[in-house]
Amino acid sequence: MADPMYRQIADDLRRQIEAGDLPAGSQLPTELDLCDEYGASRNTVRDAIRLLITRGLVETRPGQGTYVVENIQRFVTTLIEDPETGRGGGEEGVYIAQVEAANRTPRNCALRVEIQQAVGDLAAALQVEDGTYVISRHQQRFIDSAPWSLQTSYYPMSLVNSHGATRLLEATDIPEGSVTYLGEHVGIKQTGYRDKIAVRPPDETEISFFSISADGLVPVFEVFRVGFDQNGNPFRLTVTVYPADRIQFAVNVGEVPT
Amino acid sequence: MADPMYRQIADDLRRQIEAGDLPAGSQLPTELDLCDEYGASRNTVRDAIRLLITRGLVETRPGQGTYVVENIQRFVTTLIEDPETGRGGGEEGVYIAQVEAANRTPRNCALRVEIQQAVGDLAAALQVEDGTYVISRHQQRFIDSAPWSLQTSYYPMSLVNSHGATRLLEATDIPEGSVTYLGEHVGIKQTGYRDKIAVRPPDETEISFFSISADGLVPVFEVFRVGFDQNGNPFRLTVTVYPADRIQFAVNVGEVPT
DNA sequence: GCAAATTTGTTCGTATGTATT
DNA sequence: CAATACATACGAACAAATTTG
Repeated sequence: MADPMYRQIADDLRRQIEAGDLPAGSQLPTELDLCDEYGASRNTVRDAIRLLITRGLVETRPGQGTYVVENIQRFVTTLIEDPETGRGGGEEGVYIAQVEAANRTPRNCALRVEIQQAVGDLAAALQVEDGTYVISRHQQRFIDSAPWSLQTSYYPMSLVNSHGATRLLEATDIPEGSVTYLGEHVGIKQTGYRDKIAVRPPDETEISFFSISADGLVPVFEVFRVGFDQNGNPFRLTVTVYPADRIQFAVNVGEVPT
Repeated sequence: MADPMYRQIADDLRRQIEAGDLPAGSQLPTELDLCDEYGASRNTVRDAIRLLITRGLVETRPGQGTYVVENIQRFVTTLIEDPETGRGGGEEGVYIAQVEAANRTPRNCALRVEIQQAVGDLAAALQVEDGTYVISRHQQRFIDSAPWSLQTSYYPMSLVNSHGATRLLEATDIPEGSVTYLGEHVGIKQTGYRDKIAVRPPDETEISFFSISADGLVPVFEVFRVGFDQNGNPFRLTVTVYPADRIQFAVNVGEVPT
């Protein structure tokens, strides 16, 4: 007995999918049919199917059946749009330009602005004391009315108190982008930034917003962007979360043809 | 009856974990204890635990019990080491420097060099006809004897036939890095590259090499790097796969303090 | 629109195998 | 070897979602 039976069944089905005997979009035999075919109980067949689900090969639709997943065309987000200016992708202006270029219509939901106390990683990223007040600006983004990303930017309150960046407190879009606003009106110029990209299982909010599997099988990308000003101090942390099954990141360095 | 029972049990346990009642590394009650506690059958309790596993909160050890996972310290790989030179992280020389800087010891396994025909995405990335022969150089990488990444680089055969880059065919390391070798001895200089980063479930080879859950619950990062020469033509495609639970990518743009 | 049939989802009980202590 | 704990597998029943007649 090398492999358990549910794994043998899963392997056999996987082979059929990869060989094209079960093409993308086609329906698998029903669970009861598979029971007959492999001489296994329904629970064992379901274990096999669950394995295929976690590997992203099939999906089940209650009342309908089990289907081979279609290949999702992953949308590409460029983290560095222009190596010359170093302007980052994912920010407001560039974000909209990218999306429209692909004949898609972006939409931003209402901003939610809050003031909270920075603790832990957030305080560390902004290099402020634990408990320092920060402004959080949270936004839901859609493409073609499909949920796309959850983004929250954090700014130290000192930008308002000491530098007069009062527009950060208003719950309205900053059309030119907050980085441009801070640079032109407040004298805080972003001279560099650092992105960190990780993957983790989704939480309840993300499962609900992105309409991904409630079993947490689809991970999410989490992009931390810390912006640094002309003095080398961090002045902004932006955390953006994307569903990992429908996105791809690109980084262009040097001369890259389009 | 809003939620099914196994989900209620999972939610309750998740709450205990997040509240710190079940700290990282601690053991959960055994399945039979949980059956008593919640008045559910063992199968239902196991369904609840499976949900926590897929969300990365707990892990089971046969014969021992179920434990709250320790937070993994994710190792950071920088995709752009130096914005001035634009030299990319993840390549041979830079890779070793990064690893040693963190007091870890890198190790490369024996190279495997093959000649194969490019089809589909591979041919498209290198901009060659389907069926063109390419050189593939495959390597397994370790850190502190722990599996770290699987990397395969593809080069068009024309680099050997027309440009005399014969060392690409030898199954030995190119210590200065193949990009440097091609630049200095063959006259193909890399003037830019494009990385694309995606996440997907692991295949059998990756599950075995990285020793990740056989259920495919831990996704893998897949980084495609296409290098372009001074004429804007692609001359190399490198595909690197990392386990997503122990890595994080960084991209530095502009002036970024260390 | 409704009822029946089909298909997957949830839950129980039970038994046996395998890994660890 | 024995005890403990998780892994696999079977059978059964009912619920919920969807399609079909």
